[in-house]
Amino acid sequence: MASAESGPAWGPVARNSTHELVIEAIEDQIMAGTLTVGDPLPPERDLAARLQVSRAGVREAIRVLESHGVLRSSVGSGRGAGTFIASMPSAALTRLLRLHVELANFQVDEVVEARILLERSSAALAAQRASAEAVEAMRVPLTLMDTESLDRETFNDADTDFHVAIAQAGGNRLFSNLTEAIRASLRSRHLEAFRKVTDWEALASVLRTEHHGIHEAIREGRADLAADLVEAHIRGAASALPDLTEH
Amino acid sequence: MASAESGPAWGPVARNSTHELVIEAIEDQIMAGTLTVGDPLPPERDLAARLQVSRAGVREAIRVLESHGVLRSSVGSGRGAGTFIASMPSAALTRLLRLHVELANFQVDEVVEARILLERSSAALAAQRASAEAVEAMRVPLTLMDTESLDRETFNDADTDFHVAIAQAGGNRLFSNLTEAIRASLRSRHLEAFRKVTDWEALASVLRTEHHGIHEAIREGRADLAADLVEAHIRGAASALPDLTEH
DNA sequence: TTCTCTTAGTGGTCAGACCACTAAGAGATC
DNA sequence: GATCTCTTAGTGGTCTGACCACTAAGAGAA
Repeated sequence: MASAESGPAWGPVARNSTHELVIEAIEDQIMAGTLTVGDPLPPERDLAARLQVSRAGVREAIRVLESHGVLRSSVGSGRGAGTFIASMPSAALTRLLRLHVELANFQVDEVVEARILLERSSAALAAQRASAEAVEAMRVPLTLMDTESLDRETFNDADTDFHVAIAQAGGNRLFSNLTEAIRASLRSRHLEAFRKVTDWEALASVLRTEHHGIHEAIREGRADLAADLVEAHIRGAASALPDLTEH
Repeated sequence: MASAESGPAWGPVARNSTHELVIEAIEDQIMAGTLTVGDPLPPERDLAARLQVSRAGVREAIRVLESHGVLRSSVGSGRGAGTFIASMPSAALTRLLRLHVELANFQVDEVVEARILLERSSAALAAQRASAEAVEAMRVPLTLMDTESLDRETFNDADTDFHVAIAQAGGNRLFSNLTEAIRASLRSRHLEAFRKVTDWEALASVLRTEHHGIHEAIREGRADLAADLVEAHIRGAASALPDLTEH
């Protein structure tokens, strides 16, 4: 970033390919505020003509931005047809994390530590400012998990829903989106680890109790307690599932 | 996620387009461990033929994964030519954050809060386990910022380098990549806010002092102090730059 | 007024061509 | 035999033009 050298200072000349130029053109409009959420892009053919590139180049750019949750395309004609500025960061974050966890770029431990940071804060925030509806929303997955002899996959997904509900109650959308992405990116590992547990009912019982404790702390507005309980819960689960780091 | 309804249970049938099928095919290989970092993909034409799709569809998929930092393509022939599995999450994270901050999907405050969480932990980790070289690496941007009458852009970039160096010293790659992405995604806002500051030298002086304090705490292994100093530093800077949330 | 059907416009997909670049290998030269 | 030069094959990069599938608007009939 910072260059302290003296001399010619040959700045890197952005050697961009066609589709990157198109991406830049679209990003520039977004950065300038000319395009905001919901606005339509010109039809692919028009955009290609205006930018003097082929339609294929435009499509590659659209695909990239689409995968980042920034664009949304629909076929057809009239009202809802065409490509629009969207904002769905969650799926993009999930794919990014999942792939890079798999490529061992991020260790599972590292991701779990990030999860603890985020969910501690979210729990504390939720305790401070969660609305009654938000607290009620947490109760749905909570009671689902109380179901007798629930299969492990459904339990895991309800578990995820509970933690995501807390993050959403906290109000910080970056926190909640990251929380969701982390859970989703570790889902297959979680399921596998759950499957390998011998005394499942014992583990489920512990998790249930801890969940109710967290919920109660949030309901009563005890921020520090909620944060500590969440951390203990995550660390406990991680150590009860040693297979988490394998695959 | 969790569905408690009974009845037909119409599972969502992944209605995928061609390029998504190709993405899945590649992702599956990665998830299965058949493809790991450094491995080559078949040539685009071969892959298209094997998957029974057009080359355009394959290219769109490659472009998406490339933008996620998972693939890397080079033209030519022989050794280094072709498309390879890579792992460069940083640029992808940055683009993702930058765009979604711009689209007001994430508020600047929310991002700053995330930054505080991450950098608190990184500073504490760095204080506990940073190597001598890592501590030395922080010193480079630190001394650069001590330069008299440094222009604000260079100062900002050195500032970024310093904080990223701390995050890297902490050892958690998810933390450091997120830290880098957050700084990069807010860069233009930072520069604009810096430009609007009237008494620049006064602000720079405060930042310099705080940076040295943080560096010293890390060097001396005082984890809690380092974390607190970092948080105070970020909050102080944010309140000294009220224009940060505008654009 | 209501319904039905055509039609234009959109993204989705494909086939085929050519270009730019790179490294390996054939060949010439010393 | 060693070295250099040039051809060549294989790769991604780009473009063109075509056709398909789908949708809503609009023309036309009832």
